[in-house]
Amino acid sequence: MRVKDDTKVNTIFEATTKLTSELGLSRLTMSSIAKKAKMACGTLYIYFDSKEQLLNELYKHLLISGTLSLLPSIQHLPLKKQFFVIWSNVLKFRVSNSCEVIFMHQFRYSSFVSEETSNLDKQFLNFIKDLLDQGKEELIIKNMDNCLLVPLLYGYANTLARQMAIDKVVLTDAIIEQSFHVCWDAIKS
Amino acid sequence: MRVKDDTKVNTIFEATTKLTSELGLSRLTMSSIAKKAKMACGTLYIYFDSKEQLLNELYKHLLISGTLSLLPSIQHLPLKKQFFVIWSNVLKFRVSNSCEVIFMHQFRYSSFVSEETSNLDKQFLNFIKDLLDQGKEELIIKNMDNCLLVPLLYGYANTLARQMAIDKVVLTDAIIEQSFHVCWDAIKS
Amino acid sequence: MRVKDDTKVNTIFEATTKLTSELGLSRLTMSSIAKKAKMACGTLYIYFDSKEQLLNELYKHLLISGTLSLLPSIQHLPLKKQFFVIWSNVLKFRVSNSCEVIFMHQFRYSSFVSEETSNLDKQFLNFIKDLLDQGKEELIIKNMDNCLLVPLLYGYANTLARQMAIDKVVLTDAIIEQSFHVCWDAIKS
Amino acid sequence: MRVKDDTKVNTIFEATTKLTSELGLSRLTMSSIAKKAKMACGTLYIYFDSKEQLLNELYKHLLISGTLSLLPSIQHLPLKKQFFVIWSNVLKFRVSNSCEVIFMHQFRYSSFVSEETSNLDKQFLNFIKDLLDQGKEELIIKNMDNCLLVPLLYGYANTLARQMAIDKVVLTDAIIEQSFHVCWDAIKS
DNA sequence: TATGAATGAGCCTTCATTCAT
DNA sequence: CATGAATGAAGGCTCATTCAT
Repeated sequence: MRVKDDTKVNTIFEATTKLTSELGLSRLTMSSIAKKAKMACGTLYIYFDSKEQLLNELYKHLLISGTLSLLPSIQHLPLKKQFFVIWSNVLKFRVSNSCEVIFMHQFRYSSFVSEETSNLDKQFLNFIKDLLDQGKEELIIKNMDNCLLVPLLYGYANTLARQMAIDKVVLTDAIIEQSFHVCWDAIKS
Repeated sequence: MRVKDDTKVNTIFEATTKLTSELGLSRLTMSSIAKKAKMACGTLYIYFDSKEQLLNELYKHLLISGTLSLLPSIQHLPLKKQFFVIWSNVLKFRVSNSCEVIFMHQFRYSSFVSEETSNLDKQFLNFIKDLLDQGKEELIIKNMDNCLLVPLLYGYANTLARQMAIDKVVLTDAIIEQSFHVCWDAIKS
Repeated sequence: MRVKDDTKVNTIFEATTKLTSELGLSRLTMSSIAKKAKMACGTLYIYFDSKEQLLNELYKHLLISGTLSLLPSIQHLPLKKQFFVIWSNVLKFRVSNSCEVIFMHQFRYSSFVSEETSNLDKQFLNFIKDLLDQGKEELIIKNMDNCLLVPLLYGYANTLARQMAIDKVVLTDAIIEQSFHVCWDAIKS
Repeated sequence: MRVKDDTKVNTIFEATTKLTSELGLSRLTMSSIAKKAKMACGTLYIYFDSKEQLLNELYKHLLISGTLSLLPSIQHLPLKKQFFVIWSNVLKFRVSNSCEVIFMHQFRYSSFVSEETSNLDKQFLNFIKDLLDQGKEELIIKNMDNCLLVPLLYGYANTLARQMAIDKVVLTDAIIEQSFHVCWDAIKS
């Protein structure tokens, strides 16, 4: 991906997420993206090597801007607070970016996912794992294998956000708090 | 006259699940299924009208045999016990049928899902919702909107089972109990 | 074509003409014929070697029973009378056998027509040509190359009959006489 | 950028008519057209939405250029003269475009004909009907239902042209005049 | 850099024919 | 004779990618 024109890349990204949420990943074609982005089919190949790369770049972009970017700034907070901030941010981002969430959801289990993207996904999971390990030491979190705890957080967040995107639910503080309450009860010691 | 062979549908189903878990749904072609099932391409169309129908029938078959079929038999049990039996069975089925789980996971969010299949999915969800409502009346379950509780159970089960399928984890009673414990803490009042 | 069961051959012929007039020759499949004739697909191949042969046999059967069979008996009549009888019979047969006419029409210009069938068609044309030649000698018919006269008779009969089959016109004596009048004026000296 | 080539449609049309006259409509495949036209299979779909559309467009093109286009310019001529001009032009066009005539003939009774094409066909027939009606008022044409007169003109023209195409007859003025003479005698009062 | 016409491998599906029963 | 499940070659069409302009 050449960084020749950032606006164009964004236009392509927006067209891709919108189309995916409208038609589904399986009906997403390069020419439909080009059409939606009001450019020629070949132009896409100036910015991306292939369809696979385009989708992976988009996923990475969304993962970083929607999740990973907010992790570093909260490491000084107490553990439960950290979880709450992450939970709250993840939920807020996802609900206010429903097209993006639908894209991420469809992409995550597709055959397009590259090794590299898969690793990026794990970065976030590792951050969560570290947090959980820390919580176990502080005797706050259930002393249980992470592979039993992580799927709960991950699966709940994804499923909840996706459902809310589909149902077009407006995210209130009450929903954030209640859902976090459920989460926390699940993992707390 | 060659008798219409009932095993053939099963052969097709097995070939389909195996191929999906090997290559992914997007690379699953009718001719690859035929090849894997050691029959001609056209034979598939004797048993199914289309690729879409084949996949939907397979999904329905797996959903019923893996989940729905055990629901009626447990309605006399106390609530928590019912949840445990369902949880335990869902997990057991999924872990011992990893190809099937991967297929179900990929299919569920694909563009192949028919209206009818979607409704069958909702049947199971409704059963869970009824159970939750009953629990709320008994003051055992958190008095919270079902749309906050269901995604937890649904998302956790799917994500956990998928992860275990990928990691080829052997399901022990300890894992079943621990994961159920997590679940129950999440939803209990 | 084995002559094992004449009833069956007729059943097959009827199914074929009906289906062709309902769906068109291009949608006529061997299995649809079998289904309509209430027999198995393979049974058709006991009576006919191939689809091509079936259709050619049917065409020949219709051509003979509807046209050629009545030619020999009228050779003693005066020329104009002969033309009238042929015209009248051709028209009557075709109008009261609209499915058959539609089949013949679609088949005649299809790629199924065999050499042999094509020759049979010419037999009828030759009979007409002989009649025309005779008429020219008697100075009754225009002294003109047959290749200019025959297409008129042939084209008019086919087109008229086909149109009447489509419009479901009831054939009256008046129509027979009027159309013959048109024909005769065209070719008479 | 490669400019969308207007000749390409003509190349496709020529390939299609040639192939149809060589192999018949039923053996006409999109890939055979592409091969004959020396382009890729997919290119056909840049210019036409489907095989059906391609064939209908070609038929319409031939009908308009070969028949309909000359109708408006002759309305000031006396009736018999109009008939002669039409007859003469139709014949000339058809004889010098034998592949096209064979295509039109095969296409006209195929299952590809769209509603729209069918209507275009009727336009020409209506023009002829109007001419006949006018002739009846002038007492020049037989006072007879059009559905008896039109099939003669239509059937004769098609059958004659097709036969001449097959026999590769060279069209002389004598043939035009003689065949018109036959026609006129048929319909004149 | 930008365009979009052109490419062609590959997909789903059909259907004439065969063959085991 | 009769059956109809099984076959597999081919057809229409799609779409990621290339390339001439």
